[in-house]
Amino acid sequence: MIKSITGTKDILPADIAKWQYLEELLRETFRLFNYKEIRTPVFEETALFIRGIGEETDIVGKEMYTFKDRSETSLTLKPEMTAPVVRSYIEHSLGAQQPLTKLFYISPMFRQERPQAGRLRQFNQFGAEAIGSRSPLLDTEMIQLAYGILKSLGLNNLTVKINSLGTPETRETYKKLLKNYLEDKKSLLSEDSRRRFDTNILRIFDSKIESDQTIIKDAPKLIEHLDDESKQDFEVVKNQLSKAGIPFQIDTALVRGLDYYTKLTFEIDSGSVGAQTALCGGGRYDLLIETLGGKAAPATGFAAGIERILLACENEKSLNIPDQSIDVYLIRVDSGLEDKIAEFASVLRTQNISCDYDYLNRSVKAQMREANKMNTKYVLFVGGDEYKKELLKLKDMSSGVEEIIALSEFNTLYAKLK
RNA sequence: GUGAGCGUAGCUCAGUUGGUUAGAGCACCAGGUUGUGGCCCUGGGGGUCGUGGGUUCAAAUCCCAUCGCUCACCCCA
Repeated sequence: MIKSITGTKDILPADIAKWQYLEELLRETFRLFNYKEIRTPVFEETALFIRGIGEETDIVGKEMYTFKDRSETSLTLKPEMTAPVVRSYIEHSLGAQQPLTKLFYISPMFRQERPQAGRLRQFNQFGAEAIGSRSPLLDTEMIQLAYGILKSLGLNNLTVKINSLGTPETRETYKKLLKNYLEDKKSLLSEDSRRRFDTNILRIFDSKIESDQTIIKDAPKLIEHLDDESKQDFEVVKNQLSKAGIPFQIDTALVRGLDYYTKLTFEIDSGSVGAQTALCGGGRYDLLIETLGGKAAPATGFAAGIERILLACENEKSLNIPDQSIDVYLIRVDSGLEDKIAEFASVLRTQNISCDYDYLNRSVKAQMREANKMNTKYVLFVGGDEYKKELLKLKDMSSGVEEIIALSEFNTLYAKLK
């Protein structure tokens, strides 16, 4: 038997209702905040991600689905959406048409990792990007958007974490400071952290190894060495979040594994998904547009994992979405009326009444069981003595009440069945 | 890439120290005096016990290999 690829999942009809519910909620929320949807191809030139995300990141280093097409171009299935959105923004000069561009997306992403709870190789993210303003109000807006959506889904076990990485300049001077501090302790660090010492020193804060943590505990904190602008912006975000009633904590270790972040970074964690707690992450990336060859523009954004969110909803039992059912099921009381039933069904459908009937020549009892199983509101009996007298019988499935309808008054059904 | 656990019916699982035609519940199908559902009752279909090899008179059960799934590490959504 051919099975789906490791780390990929079918979304079956039984589960589709909550996906559609979530997608509707997203479109409505983004409309309220005036974000326009963008859709980009699933694959891009590999160079886009290497330059955008950063060569030293785990994503680029070991997680990308990269392959060559027949013309030997190296392509990569998108592992995240910010780089493609920025590529599109630059390619189509979206910034020339308006000074601020607010975009959202819902799209599959691909990363070749070992699957576990809340982690797949093909997974879906939604997210937003606002390009063209350095206002910290937009950073706050990202958190409000994401947090609001999660709360709307009934999620409770949430933690909002924020941090500021400062401007590139302050980050560079801080890195020197940190390097000085760690220089003589370097030999005490773990192998990973020693490697990071040279490649991406900030990530040492991410280390979960205890000995690393004790060393890093007393290191100078980036947040205490911010430039004035970053400091002020961070204050604005904190104030706005408080005013919006969004609880948050400052996490100075929140560095994030993508190179493009500057100033504010944030993450929303859930305690309801297993070891992979991050439902959502984002932050400001004031350098990326220029890095990818566009005219320098400040920007901020976030991405959220749909499977993780739905998993959290599942575990918190926060969503209660009824299955879709049809308005009416047509029941063939005696054989020979198949064509007539099909005709009735098409008439009802043109009237926007959803209906179905039995195609398997089953007994009336079996048809009734079927109707009951699909939780239909009404059944319409076609056949028997009534039909000979040009009458139909309509039954309300929840009350069990039946009524007779004259064939000549078939159109009175339309209002009744809706 | 590393580690641990698990693969028996569509699903959730039983299966005793290896021993007859491998079971249950749910789901599915058909009936319960031929025109109606939910509850209940009766019956039925469905399994090369993940796959391949080995040990044995005999393997779902023991051994080896292999594939897959799950969870965790790493990192991230």
